[in-house]
Amino acid sequence: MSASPDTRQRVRATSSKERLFEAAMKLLATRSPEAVSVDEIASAAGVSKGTVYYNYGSKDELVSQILDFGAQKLLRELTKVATGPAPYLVLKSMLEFAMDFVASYPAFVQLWMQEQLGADTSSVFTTMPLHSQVTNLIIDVLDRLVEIPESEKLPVATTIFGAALFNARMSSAREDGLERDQMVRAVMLIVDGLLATRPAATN
Amino acid sequence: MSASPDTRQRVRATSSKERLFEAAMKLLATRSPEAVSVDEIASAAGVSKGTVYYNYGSKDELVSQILDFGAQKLLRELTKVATGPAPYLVLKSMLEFAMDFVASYPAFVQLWMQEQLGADTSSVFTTMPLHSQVTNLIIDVLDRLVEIPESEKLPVATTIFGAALFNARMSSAREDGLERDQMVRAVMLIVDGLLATRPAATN
Amino acid sequence: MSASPDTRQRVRATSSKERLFEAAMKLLATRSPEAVSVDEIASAAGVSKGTVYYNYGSKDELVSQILDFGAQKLLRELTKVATGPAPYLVLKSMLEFAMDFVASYPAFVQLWMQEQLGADTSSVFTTMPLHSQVTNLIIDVLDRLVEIPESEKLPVATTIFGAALFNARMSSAREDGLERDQMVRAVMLIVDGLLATRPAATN
Amino acid sequence: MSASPDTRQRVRATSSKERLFEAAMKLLATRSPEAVSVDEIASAAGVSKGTVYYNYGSKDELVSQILDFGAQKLLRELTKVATGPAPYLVLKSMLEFAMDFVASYPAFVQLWMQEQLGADTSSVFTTMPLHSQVTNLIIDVLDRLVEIPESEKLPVATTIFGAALFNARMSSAREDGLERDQMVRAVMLIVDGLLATRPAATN
DNA sequence: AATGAATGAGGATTCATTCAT
DNA sequence: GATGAATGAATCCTCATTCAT
Repeated sequence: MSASPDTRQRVRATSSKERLFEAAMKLLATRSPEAVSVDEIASAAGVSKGTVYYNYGSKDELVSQILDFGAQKLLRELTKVATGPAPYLVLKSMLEFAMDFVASYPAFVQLWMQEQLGADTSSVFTTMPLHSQVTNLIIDVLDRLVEIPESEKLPVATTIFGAALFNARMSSAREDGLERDQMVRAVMLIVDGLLATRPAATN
Repeated sequence: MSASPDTRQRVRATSSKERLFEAAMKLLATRSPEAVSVDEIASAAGVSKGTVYYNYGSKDELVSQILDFGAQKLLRELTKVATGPAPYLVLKSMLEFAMDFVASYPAFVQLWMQEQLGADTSSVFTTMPLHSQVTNLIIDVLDRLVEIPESEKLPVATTIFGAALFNARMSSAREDGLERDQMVRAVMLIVDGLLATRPAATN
Repeated sequence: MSASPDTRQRVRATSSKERLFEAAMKLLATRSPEAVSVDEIASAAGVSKGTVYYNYGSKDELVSQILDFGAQKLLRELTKVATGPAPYLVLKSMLEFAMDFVASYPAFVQLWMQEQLGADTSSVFTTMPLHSQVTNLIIDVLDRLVEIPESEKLPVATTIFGAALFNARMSSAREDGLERDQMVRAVMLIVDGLLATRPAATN
Repeated sequence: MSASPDTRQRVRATSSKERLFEAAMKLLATRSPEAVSVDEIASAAGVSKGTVYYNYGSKDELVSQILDFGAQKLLRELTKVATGPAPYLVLKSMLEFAMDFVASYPAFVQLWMQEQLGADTSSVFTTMPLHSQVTNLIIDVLDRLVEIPESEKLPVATTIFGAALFNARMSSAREDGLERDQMVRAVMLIVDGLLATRPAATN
């Protein structure tokens, strides 16, 4: 009995589509989308240029699938972690996850930041932007830990988010990068600062 | 006594070279260099495309002059501020300056991050990279404030630097951005966290 | 039995690549490469400009393929002719071939002379330069005919080569050009001069 | 008594105009006019680009002045030499002069050949073209030496002219070039060939 | 499912030329 | 007599995209 075509399919290392996704991710890790050509992506994936169009329809579509995939994955996992019981440890876990995520999907931070800056905020926002969703998540956990004046919540959450992404991105780009746990501890100092200067949560 | 020709020179609104610099800065604030065309820069500056090449030789040169200018200015001012007497307030001033700087030179963070990622660290490094110079500055000030284990210094300084740049950049890109002082206070929480968990400096 | 697709391929008038080659050859016959634009070549070949780059990568590459093609063809044929038995007639045939060659590939002389002048002799010479290969060929044949002092061989061979190329090129450029056979006879006078003033070969 | 301004003028090494002429000559020796920029010429002459236009009005004008200057000089001198008494030696002298001329004005051959090829022969010819004037000169001298059928005169004269220019040009471009006298002797073989195969002139 | 050939719009750069000083 | 700044047309080249096979 020979292998069914179905099986053989699954055996073929990875599909063209996946290969392209990986290749694009790697290339977009250090360069802006405009600086990466479809040719380059295709040949890095070992397929022909036409295959990019066959699978993704356009360069922009490939790029935004990477962005969307990352955004969804980041949010999904972060939400999962955020439900844990001990808020301080939850925050730490969230940071750890974020660091690892950035290391695995290096293109993500780039693409996301670029998108943030280009922002035509005008668009009828269908979903809440990633940024808000993540800061909301952080705020929820912080609320379980300390009492913060409403006006400070967003800046603090944004700072935690930003420090995490920035550190992770910068260090993963250089072989002499900082250790993940060192970075996590440094960012957690923000929380330590809060704990030291604000009353504990009362709920 | 009439105005000297020297003075009249300076009066001519601004020179083509400066106009180009400003225009490029503005355009590069939200888009990568590859995504901004020379045509666009030239017409934003109100000069012909050829003038870009007359004054800067190439697009790359224009871009790197913006980067260099920013790096030097940032470092020079930060160094000046860092010499103040009260370390806690010094850090606050440094952050304030950094925030304002990013607001004035929005292209800078973009260009700098991009450059960090492209990193051909191989080059015979002539000057210490901006990143190291700034973190060294921060570490010096921190040392005057608290006692930190050697291994933690760099992660903490990097986090402060990163959080500042990231926040400043993100907020200055959106009209709904956070207030400068809110951001400064949020970042200063890192220092508060240190003060709460480490012994004070003993010098 | 119908024509194979292989055959049908070959039937399609001529491929873009070949059309470009021909067009470039024609245009380069009377103008330097710098004076012929890629646009011009493309439209003379009836293809789009992009096709030049798809097929040749750069203008320089197209030009040097023309040069290389010509050099190889010239040398190959000349070598073939040089093996004939009667040296005087061999020389005549070589000249006839050279004349016809120049008429068919008018761009060749231009490109080759230009290249000779630009000479970066520094390069690690991979093959013996065309010039030397041809003069060596001529010298071999002359040796079978007359006895020439070593020091005179190269000048004489060079003169034959040069006179042939120059005449052929000049005449093929003007409709009032000289007849091929007249030119051949004129150049052969060099050989006649040798025969009249040097002892016959003794081998 | 101080130097008069008039004198000082004459002292100034060479005028801008002459410097430009020399610089252009040198640069055009190995490259086509299209491949040499006005910038390059100006800076090789150590003057500003504007000065080219001040002195010559246009690049084309500068180039054709070089060509014209050379053509006139070559013809004038050659004519002078051609009037000598002994025809064989006259031809030799003409060749010697031509060789030296090409060595001194290396751009000339290039420019002239280019012009020959681009030839819109249609133009209402004001003066007889250089080529004809020179070959006529050669023919006159040859006539004093041997009897040549009318139809062979032009090919032979052209060959002498061509061989001379070509050899001179090629050798002056390379430091390993042939010696002038070797080249002259080689070209003179054409005359030897004539002498050996044609009756002497009878006039 | 995939590709190779071809395209044309756009982008960086060069360059002859003009002109005010 | 000479220059530096500026220009815009032309040039080389890149690249996302299309399409027949």
